[in-house]
Formats: sequence, structure tokens, C-alpha cells
Amino acid sequence: MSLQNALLGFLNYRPMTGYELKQTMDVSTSNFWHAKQSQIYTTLKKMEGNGLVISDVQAQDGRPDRRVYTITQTGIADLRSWLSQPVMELQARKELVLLKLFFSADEKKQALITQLQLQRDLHQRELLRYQGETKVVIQQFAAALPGGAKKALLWNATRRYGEMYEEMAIRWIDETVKLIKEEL
Amino acid sequence: MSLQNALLGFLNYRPMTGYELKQTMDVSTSNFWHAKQSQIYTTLKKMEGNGLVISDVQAQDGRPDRRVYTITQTGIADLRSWLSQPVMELQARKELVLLKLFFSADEKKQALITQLQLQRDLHQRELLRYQGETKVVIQQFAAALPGGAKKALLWNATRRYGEMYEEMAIRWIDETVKLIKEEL
DNA sequence: CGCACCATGTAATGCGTTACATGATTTT
DNA sequence: AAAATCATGTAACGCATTACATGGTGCG
Repeated sequence: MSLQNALLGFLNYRPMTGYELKQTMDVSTSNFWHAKQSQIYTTLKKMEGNGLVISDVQAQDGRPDRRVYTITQTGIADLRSWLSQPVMELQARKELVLLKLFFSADEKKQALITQLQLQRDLHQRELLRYQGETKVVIQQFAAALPGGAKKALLWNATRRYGEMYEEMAIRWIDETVKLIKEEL
Repeated sequence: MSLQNALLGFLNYRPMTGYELKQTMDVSTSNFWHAKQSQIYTTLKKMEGNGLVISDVQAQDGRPDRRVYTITQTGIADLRSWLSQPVMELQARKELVLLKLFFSADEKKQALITQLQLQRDLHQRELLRYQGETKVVIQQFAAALPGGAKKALLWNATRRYGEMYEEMAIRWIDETVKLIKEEL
């Protein structure tokens, strides 16, 4: 359901192809919302069937045709309605690493530590991305759109969430590794 | 795929019915892994077909029959293999609240603040649960199983993740609300 | 009297991933 | 010469949710 809303959100900025939508998501919302190319194509098709978007095929020379999607009035109304409805529950999470750890009482101490350190490296890399590249991308996107300052503030809030999340994850790993070393 | 492993993990402690597995998950892993009752039943059935578990129907008087599942040698081997394989990637997340916030530049300032405060209350409640009830449940479960101390340490690490996550979420909301009030 | 708990499951539908299929252009 | 990028999509499958279906026991 919410991939549709994400796509409407982007198409509300400007008309785009499925390919462009995928790329845009990858550099902006991938932190908290992602989708595969194939799912984006099938979802756009379904949305056109429901009148939320319309598509227009543009021929290109030496390149494949582009199918450009534009949001309709119905789509705009749908997006507004979705944005105005508050989220009343917490999001349920799935964390494979925690699930394994939960059942790992018989695993070797060293294997657990290695696993956690591996994850720590990954979190560290993400943290640096949020602090560097992501900040730059936000400024670029905001400069290219009307109302950029407002948008940049909110986009940066979502970036900041990613940053704080990764910092937390690293703190948790360090604390947990210490505990395993000392008390397991 | 990993619901199967979660179920194997629990059945490795003792034989259980689908109903008991659901209840056990709800008070232990629901923080980082959850499933609906119907999915648990269908998954157990599939697992029996694959030889990971066997079931035995026990008649009861005045109560519905119980189908008790027991882990097989194949199931134990499968669980061990899964536990020994490290997770090499970060988990992708989906956060509906962030997605909405990302597209909310045209929403009323007050609506955004109300939404965030609503979520703050939910996170606060979860935080208290991790600091209270969850701690107690872990002690109870650990006392009833062999190797309880080791298990309690790891279970508590997953509880601590939940606690730290909620604290982080609250900090992020407070920071974001302040930003919206002052700068939007 | 009504609600929660015990206990099982199936069917339909929707969301998401992987694999399949094609082919030119641009960069390394 | 190989890989990445541009650009489209379909088909098969698996994971997950919602709705449907049943019925007795125990508690307030």
C-alpha cells in the first residue's frame, strides 16, 4: 500500500519514469523505504489502472522508449488524504541478527563476537554515509525544487534519524560485545 | 524463511503447539520477530512436510485437541547450520512515519507536531515495558530452562536493544519537534 | 450475559523478491 | 573486451495479512 504513496509523493514533484523513480528512491528514502525495480513497474501499472497516474510513452533514438508517469487529480487527492492521516501504531520490526543472537546460547563466544563486529563495520559505514553523501544529496535536491528550505528541513530530519539509529546500533554492539567477553 | 528458524529455536527448548509458539513469541521475540497465528500454523505444516518437525495430536477432554510439534534431528541440524552462518548485510527497514514526514512539507506545522507527539507516547510506553515487564519475563523463562544464565544474558541483550532503540526514537522526536517549532 | 481464553485450521488476497528476457550505449 | 548504464517489462514463487469458520470452558 505505501509504495503507492511513496511513488505518488515523488510524482507530485515532477513526472518520472519507473527507472527514474527507482533511482530517486535509492538516494533519498532507501533509508526507510525501498522497492525493487520490478515491483515499481508492476505497482505503477496497477496505479494507472486505478486512475492515480497516467503514462505517456516517449520514443528516443538509440535508446529504449521511456514511459513517463504523471500524477492525476485523483492521485493528488489520494496523496493528500494519506498525508493527513496520522500513524496510530508503532512499526513492527524484524531484526535477523537479534533473532539469531536470541537462540545463540550454545554458539562459541568468539563466533558471536565476530558476528557482532561484522555488523558493527556495516553500521559504521552507513553512519559515515549519512554524515557525508546523504547531506550533500539533500542540499542538491532541495535546491532544484520549489519550497526547498522546508523540504530540506524534513529530509534532514529523516537523515538524522538514520544517523542516530546507526550510532545507537554501534553503542549497543559495543556494550553487548563487552558483556559477552566479560560474562558469558 | 526465518520464521521457520525461529520456530525451530523454540521447539529446540521443548515440544510445543502452534498456539503455545505464538504466545511464546509474543512475550519474547515480538520485539524483533513476530508472526500471526495463521502463519505459524501454515509454516509448521510445511515444516513437517520437509521433515524438520513431527506432530502428534493429543486428545483432551472438554478442550480442543492439541497438535504438539517436536523438532527432529534434521530440524536440529538445520537450526545449528542457520545459527552458525553470520549475517553479512544490514537489515533494510521500513518506517511509515518517516516516509510521511519526508513528503509533508505542505502539511500544517501543528499536524506534524501532533503526529510526532503521538508516536512519542507510543515509544514511551514501549520503553517502560522493556524496563519493567520484559525484564521479569526473561528471568522467569531463564529459571525454567537449563543453561538459563547464558540464555538470560543474550535475551537481555535483545531487550536492551529494544530499550536503546526506544530511547533513541524519543530523542529523535524531541529534536525534530524542536526543529519544526523553531525553523519550519 | 458477555468476554476472554483455549485451540484448531483454510482461503483469498496482497506485498515483495528472484529469475527470466532483451538490447543499445557509454565507460573502464 | 568487459562491465555498467539506460530502459523496459513478465512470470513464478514465497512471505505475510485478513477474513472466514467452529465451539467449549471459565471468569466477572
